[in-house]
Amino acid sequence: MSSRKIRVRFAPSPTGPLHMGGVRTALYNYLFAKKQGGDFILRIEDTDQNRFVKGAEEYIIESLKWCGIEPNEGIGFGNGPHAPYRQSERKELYRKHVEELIAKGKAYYAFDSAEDLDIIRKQWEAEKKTFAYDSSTRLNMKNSLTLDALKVKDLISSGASYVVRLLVPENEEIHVQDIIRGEVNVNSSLIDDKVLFKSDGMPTYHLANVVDDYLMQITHVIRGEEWLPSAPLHVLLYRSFGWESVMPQFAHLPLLLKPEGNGKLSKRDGDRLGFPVFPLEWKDPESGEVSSGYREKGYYPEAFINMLALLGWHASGDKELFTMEELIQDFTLERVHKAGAKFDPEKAKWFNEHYLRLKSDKVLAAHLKKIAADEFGLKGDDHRLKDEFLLNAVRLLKERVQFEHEMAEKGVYLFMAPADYDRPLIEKKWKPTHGGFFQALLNSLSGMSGFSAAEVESVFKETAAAQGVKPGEVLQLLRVFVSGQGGGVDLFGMLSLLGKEEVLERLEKAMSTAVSV
RNA sequence: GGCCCGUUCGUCUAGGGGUUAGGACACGUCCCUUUCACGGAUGAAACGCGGGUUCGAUUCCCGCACGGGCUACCA
Repeated sequence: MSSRKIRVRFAPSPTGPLHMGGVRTALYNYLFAKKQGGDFILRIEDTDQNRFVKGAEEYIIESLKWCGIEPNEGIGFGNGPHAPYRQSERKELYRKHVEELIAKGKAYYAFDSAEDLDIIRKQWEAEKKTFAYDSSTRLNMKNSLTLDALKVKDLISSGASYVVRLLVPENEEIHVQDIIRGEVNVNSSLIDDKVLFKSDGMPTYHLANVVDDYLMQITHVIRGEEWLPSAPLHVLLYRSFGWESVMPQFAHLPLLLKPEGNGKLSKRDGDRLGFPVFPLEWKDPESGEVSSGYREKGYYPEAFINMLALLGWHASGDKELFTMEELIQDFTLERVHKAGAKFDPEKAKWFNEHYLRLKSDKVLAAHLKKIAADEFGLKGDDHRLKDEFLLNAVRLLKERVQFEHEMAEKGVYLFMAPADYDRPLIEKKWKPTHGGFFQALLNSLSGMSGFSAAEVESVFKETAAAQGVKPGEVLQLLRVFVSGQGGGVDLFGMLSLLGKEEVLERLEKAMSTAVSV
């Protein structure tokens, strides 16, 4: 075997927005391929026309782009040698292959209608048995095994609706070698005669998946654990086609679980859990319902990716912060954990905080400028939209936010005078004797020529000393008078940024409205 | 129900026959800071249960329990 070039695929079906579990599967495929210098392809598995959702395909492509997980072949990323990459456009291929299987006696036509099967299932259920279309029942059904050849030909040419089923051999041990889980053994008698080809002329996932992986020379199938139960069936299919020697290796990833409660994370979880499950915001074309996305919530793609990478995988050391390049370097399937992972929204925030700190003040200032314009309505040549002001504001705020938009929430008072004050705090701290101090402070501040943080601080202290007031007594009052709040950015840095005029104005206003001297 | 997979602090995980069972997030305390945050230090916090195997099991094996997945002409 194998001097074959590594080729992996991410094969979502466009039934809605891709959720974070899907993104992680794409990521692991991508990391694995890049590490080995292989190819990563995007294939759209749209064989179920009933579940097609408009915009889903575009959503998948945009999500991968935002995350920096770029396929080198496939829909949306330039076609490669195996186009088309949309299964609905490969119909004839599957028909051809399924006919080959029938000719080899590995598959057969079945004419039982969905309604017939439904009735049988219900009957069995009533007897507390589970019906399976398999070696024990197939000879009682309406198919090319029980009908004579002429009749079959007749039915087909008369346009009767039919499906094609795999003729699963009886009592054969099937071994699936999984990179993450080791060997999984299943007896073929437990597998039913799965439908390979539907009556609407489309293949099922099982057929399309195997045919395409073979045709596209996929070497490794890396997918979610929900596929593990059907992996033996896929092995059987490779065997039936005679492709076992080039069968891809399997790696079934642990599932992403809901943070609280049980079950795998699903698209339906939407925002119910208080955090996004989708990379990008999604508006359902039918209901108009909007689900939030990591991007719109202010997460950086690098934080999102880093967080996702560590959900089910861990490097050999204690390192937790990885760039995409570093992930590619360190990633191995062998180090993927076996158990499902609940993810912690708090840790996701921490990752974002980390990446925010890494941004330059300049980049952050540009975003803050936009926020100031959009949210505070500043415009034109307002000095607060100037680089110098913005850069200083960023320096004051950077260490205390996890998201860029928090700079607006935590820094309002840098841009706007307080509309009101933390009254309870003032009542607690204020003593009538402080009136003299603040009058004196007003005086000495207005006499200043420079207004640096250090200068303001020493003037503040000198004034306090001269008035016989302990700085600590009036410090927080000063803060509330200027910002309205009892906590926040570095006080003297804030005063310096605001500038003399603004500070005096705010102080005077506070003295006349917030306290009775 | 049947089949398959899994189980280390609250969460993500490292580890693996003999360890003080390690790290990160979150949480507590302290230091720094005349605020808050950052930073630093520190603390509490885990091998599901029962049998084996073994001088010794959290680690290997078997049961059980629990959790999850699959069980469609869905992927």
